[in-house]
Amino acid sequence: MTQKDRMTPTAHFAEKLRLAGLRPTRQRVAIAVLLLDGRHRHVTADSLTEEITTAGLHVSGGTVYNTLNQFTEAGLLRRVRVHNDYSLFDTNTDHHHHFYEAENDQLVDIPHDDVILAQLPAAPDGHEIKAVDVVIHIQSKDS
Amino acid sequence: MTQKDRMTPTAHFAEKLRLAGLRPTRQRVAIAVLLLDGRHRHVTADSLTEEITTAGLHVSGGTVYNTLNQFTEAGLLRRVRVHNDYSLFDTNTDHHHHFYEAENDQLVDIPHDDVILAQLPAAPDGHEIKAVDVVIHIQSKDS
DNA sequence: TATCTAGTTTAAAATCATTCTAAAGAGCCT
DNA sequence: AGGCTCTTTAGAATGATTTTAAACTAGATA
Repeated sequence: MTQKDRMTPTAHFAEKLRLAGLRPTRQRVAIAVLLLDGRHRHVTADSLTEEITTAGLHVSGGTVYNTLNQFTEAGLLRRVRVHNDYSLFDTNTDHHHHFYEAENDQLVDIPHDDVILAQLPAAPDGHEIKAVDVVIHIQSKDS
Repeated sequence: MTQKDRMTPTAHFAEKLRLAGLRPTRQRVAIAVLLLDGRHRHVTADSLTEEITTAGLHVSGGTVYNTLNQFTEAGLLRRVRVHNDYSLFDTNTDHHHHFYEAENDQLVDIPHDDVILAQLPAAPDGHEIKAVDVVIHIQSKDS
């Protein structure tokens, strides 16, 4: 039996936040419980706020934005860039890519091995590669 | 000597717009002269407005946005998605990819052949691939 | 346990890119 | 020239996100 097994869910997420350098406040833990449970999904500030409300909780708008940014900064979430209408956050921080269908604003994960980048350019002088994002824009065949 | 050679620059761009299905208004031609001259660069609504002003012209803000959207729709420009602060437009509509340095908000073209996608996933049922965007996020080594 | 302090949260205002509006203007066909 | 439709315009509206300044709290210390 590991330490983790003995912890309450809340304590587990509080610990996770502490390890990420974030003070485990009531609001951050509540959001961690919702987003960092291992399920892979995509959320927006808006959809997350809805979830929080549905859970019978309340977190102010500013804090939802701050928390999403802090989690992303800490590597607990990943920001996906597909348009500039609003930000999307991916709970899957593993290296993977996306399909994006603009018509329905649908974002779909692409399994890791389904994209093979056989060759990448060297980063410009004095720079290093931080991440490689592949977005495959798709549309329904009859549109 | 081709027809194109005999045309004034303005007439040349007016023709280009007509072929793209856009009525060649004074504003659209002015913007085409600035953006569609074959030079490869990245502009924003803001930087374009500045260029227009520098050229001693005036085009209203709404029209700058409309024109950038229409040119993109018509395939004369390409929208590049790297963040969600504001839209970037690429005057190079050929298939190519980008380096993006967040720190200085710098976008740099990657030569066509420097990225090799050896394998792509099939589009989800009933869908087809419209475009593949590869963005390589970079940062300076000492940051 | 009471106290302290830096870090957080809050509601509301501010910001800012982009879109919308309704009226005035301009291609372009006849 | 006349007329019809598409465009442009300035300004208002929108909407996601950030900022503000005051109230609050986690966690360390006494």
